[in-house]
Amino acid sequence: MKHRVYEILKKHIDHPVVLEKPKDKSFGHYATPIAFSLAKVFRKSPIKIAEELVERLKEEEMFERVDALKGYVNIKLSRDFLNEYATWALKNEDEFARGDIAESILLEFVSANPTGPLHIGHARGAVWGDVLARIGKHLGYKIEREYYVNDAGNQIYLLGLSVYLSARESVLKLEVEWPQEYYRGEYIADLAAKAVEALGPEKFVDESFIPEISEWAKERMLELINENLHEVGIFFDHYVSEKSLYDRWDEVLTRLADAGAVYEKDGKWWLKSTEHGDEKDRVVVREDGRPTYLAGDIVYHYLKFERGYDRYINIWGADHHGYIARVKAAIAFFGHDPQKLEIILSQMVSLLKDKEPYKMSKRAGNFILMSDIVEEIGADALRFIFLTKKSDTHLEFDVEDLKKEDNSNPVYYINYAHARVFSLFEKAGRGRESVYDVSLDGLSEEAYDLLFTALLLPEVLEDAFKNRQLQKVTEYLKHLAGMYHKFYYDNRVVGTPNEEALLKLSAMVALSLRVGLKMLGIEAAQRM
RNA sequence: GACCCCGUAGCUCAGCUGGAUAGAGCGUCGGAUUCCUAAUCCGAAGGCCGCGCGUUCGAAUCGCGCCGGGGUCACCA
Repeated sequence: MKHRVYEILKKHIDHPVVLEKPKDKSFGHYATPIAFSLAKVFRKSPIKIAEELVERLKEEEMFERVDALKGYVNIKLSRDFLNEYATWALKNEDEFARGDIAESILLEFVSANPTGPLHIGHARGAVWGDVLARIGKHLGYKIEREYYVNDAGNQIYLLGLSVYLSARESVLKLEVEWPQEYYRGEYIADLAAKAVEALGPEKFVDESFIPEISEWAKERMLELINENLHEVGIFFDHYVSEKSLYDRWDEVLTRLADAGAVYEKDGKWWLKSTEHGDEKDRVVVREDGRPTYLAGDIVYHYLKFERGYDRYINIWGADHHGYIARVKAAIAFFGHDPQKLEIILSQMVSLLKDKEPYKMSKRAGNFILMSDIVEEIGADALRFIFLTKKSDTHLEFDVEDLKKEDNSNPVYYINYAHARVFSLFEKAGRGRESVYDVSLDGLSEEAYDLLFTALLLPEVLEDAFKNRQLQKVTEYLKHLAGMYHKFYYDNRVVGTPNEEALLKLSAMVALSLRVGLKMLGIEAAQRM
């Protein structure tokens, strides 16, 4: 709708137009303060300009009313337009709120180290990426989801060592000397027991078998992580192994050298990342010749860009923010546009339970498992809560609040509105299709407000996706559900002269709620 | 010290491409059920939008400077 209005305004105004929703709905559906900026250009009063614009816009069929008020131009869409749009949407549910943007995007997210199960912080990035991909796909983007598996390096050895020691201690009942650094937590003991079973006790006689144990444990962890993800409905198109990338390192290093991007100093190779805004140059090859973690990331992004997407989005934990400059620097050295890589940071999550704070630490093993929270509040509530706030701000929530079955639990609230519509159709003894072509003439102003709000879903999704602000979708759904609850309370539907029209309106509200929830990966309830 | 995020109602947070009277949920107090799901709805109380300066016709929103809170600053991954 907004696009249509915008196009019309552009026809009449040769100037960038800002279109917004008026504060007070009685002013109309859309408003523009354009006259204020035109006032300067034409050296006329904004009030006069607004009035002149109104005269021209009045002629447009799509508008029922165009008013000038204190310099604002307020626009109200015609009832015919809203009605026809609703009819079309109801008949084409799968097409509703779709877009036709043909851009391709490679979206990398989660990418948690395969050294333990996912915790609540990972869950946030996971949900965010998943929903971004769902909405993007709906809008027409070609989005592929990728998991970068950090399956190389010391941490994997540590995982193996931890399993090895745990097995010796708890299964083989040997005295064990724990080093300072190792992975703790119940999952290590579980893993150790299974490892002895799978690999045989003979692999635990001395440390020479640790690499083999590491490999085995890593695979198990990856399976576990995937189970965690599947539980909440998250799947990936690609997994890229960090280890496999180092085969290409020599080739990539040569390219960097050719581009003058690296130099040798103190027996190490450094990336001149300062040339592209980093605060200092970074080591990419150590003195002993082993490439650093950054080297892996450089190869990874080099290959990513070779794959030829229009845009690359990475969702990283906020603790990686210092990393952005180096990776972008490398991309620039390859002659690619670093702007094509966008990093979305996912900030910390603090969890409360009955107002008691939790602290999480993966090493210590007292972190909060994503799967525990899913078990406690369900995947839907978990998804929803992560989507109510921008990804790059801290989030705090109390799991007890999300277990409640009332207003304080937005998933319930929205589902309840959706279910009410279905129960109306049931009471009326009608199928949804029977009201699609019904005219909405004679409905109240409130009814049209509700209809208009229901039809806003497409622009909400677009706005949320383009600005990477998914909380706009949850806000919208709460708002729409609230409007419907009020409407339901105020208006009797079944058995009234307006039954058909009110059912059609309800069906449209349900459609937006359903499609909106689907974008969040939540299936709307038809009965509660 | 540098960089990132945050500071809006008692609490958790929306609102930030500048725009018309600053919003929601929870909590508090009061009300609505002979009627389609009261898992709902209505009302009230509650705000120097952290502070200051600047830009502007107009600032919660933009800029600069403070203050306060959180996070990150590996040749670990």
